Amino acid sequence: MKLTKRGEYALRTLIRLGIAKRMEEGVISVSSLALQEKLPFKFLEAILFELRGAGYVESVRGKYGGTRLAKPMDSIKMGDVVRLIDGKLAPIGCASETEYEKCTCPDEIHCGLRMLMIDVRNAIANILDRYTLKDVVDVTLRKQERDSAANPKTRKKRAEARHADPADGFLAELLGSKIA
Amino acid sequence: MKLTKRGEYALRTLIRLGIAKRMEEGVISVSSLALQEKLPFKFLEAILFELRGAGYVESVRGKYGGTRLAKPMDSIKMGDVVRLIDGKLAPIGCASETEYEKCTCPDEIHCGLRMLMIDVRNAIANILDRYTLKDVVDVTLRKQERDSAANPKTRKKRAEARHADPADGFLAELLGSKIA
DNA sequence: CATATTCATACTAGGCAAGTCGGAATTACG
DNA sequence: CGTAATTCCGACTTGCCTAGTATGAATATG
Repeated sequence: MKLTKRGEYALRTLIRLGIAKRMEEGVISVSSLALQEKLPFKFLEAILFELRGAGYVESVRGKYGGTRLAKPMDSIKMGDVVRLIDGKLAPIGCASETEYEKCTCPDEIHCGLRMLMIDVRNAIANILDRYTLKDVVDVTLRKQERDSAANPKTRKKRAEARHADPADGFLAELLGSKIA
Repeated sequence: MKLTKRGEYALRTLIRLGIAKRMEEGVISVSSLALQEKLPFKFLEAILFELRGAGYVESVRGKYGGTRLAKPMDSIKMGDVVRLIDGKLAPIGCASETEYEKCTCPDEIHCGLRMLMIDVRNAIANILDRYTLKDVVDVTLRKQERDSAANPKTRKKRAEARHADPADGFLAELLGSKIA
């Protein structure tokens, strides 16, 4: 169930470029991006090349050149980026909506594994296809601001017992604010 | 976001063994399992070896030997089997609850990608760690029975337009019955 | 022209997925 | 006992994919 490094770097970079757009930073060179995000320069260059081919980013060549987002952030669905770089969201082919492939099992319609994986696929898609780069950038900036504003003493972490606490997730930050 | 063939085969085989237990079929040989599930014999043998090592199945050696489940089905969480064979559920290490690893990003706490992936991870775990082999076997058998009982003419599929329709999933079958 | 940058392709090292092979050990049956 | 069926178990193969690197051309600034 994993995202490749290529996919991870692509998404991190798009988020970074989204923040840049908010800040009106203009284009950013590959070397700056690589440095800031601590990514291998040449590898990132190749990834940006691919993102450019797909129309997500555009670049300015020559000295003082660089890369920026090429489309409105709310038109970039996270799921589509993952599909571009890493392929289908579904754990197995026979549970994929966009890249279905028949599996070897004797009766696909009554295959328990397929039924289960259809739900897993939809659980993933319900997040990645629902939210856009805009949502992620908004939430990222909001969390950054809130945490830098708060008194560092009062927001002491509870020992960071969990690593995947839903309270630390995207949805908590997104929906938490809608309630408030 | 994919499950390996090894993982797929392991789960399919466990489901098959779960059905066998329900039917009181006793042990099943690797060759039978391979034939029925259309899996490569030697590969399946290796997978069963691993499942046995982890205590999920037990085997009877010699002629007329074979494999059966070694534990109660409701004690076998689907997520744990996936973890055994394929590793963590989370798409990236920094969003894993069980196999966390630090990532290279400058500020993990405020990393938008990590926030998002925490939710993806939890969406997956909410299914795979909630439901057990028992649930999957129950649902599989129920769907099989219902579809073989129904009049084949009335349950004509609507052209199978989608491949990951939630209505064809595990949860629909499971929860659909609870309502009825 | 020097320098900074993207564009584009080709290449590589290593790992891992998906299997296969071969034989030893175990058990049932005649 | 001998043979057939079966699991056990490590070693091996094959090929693709991941995660990069290398090299140089093209482009723009000053």
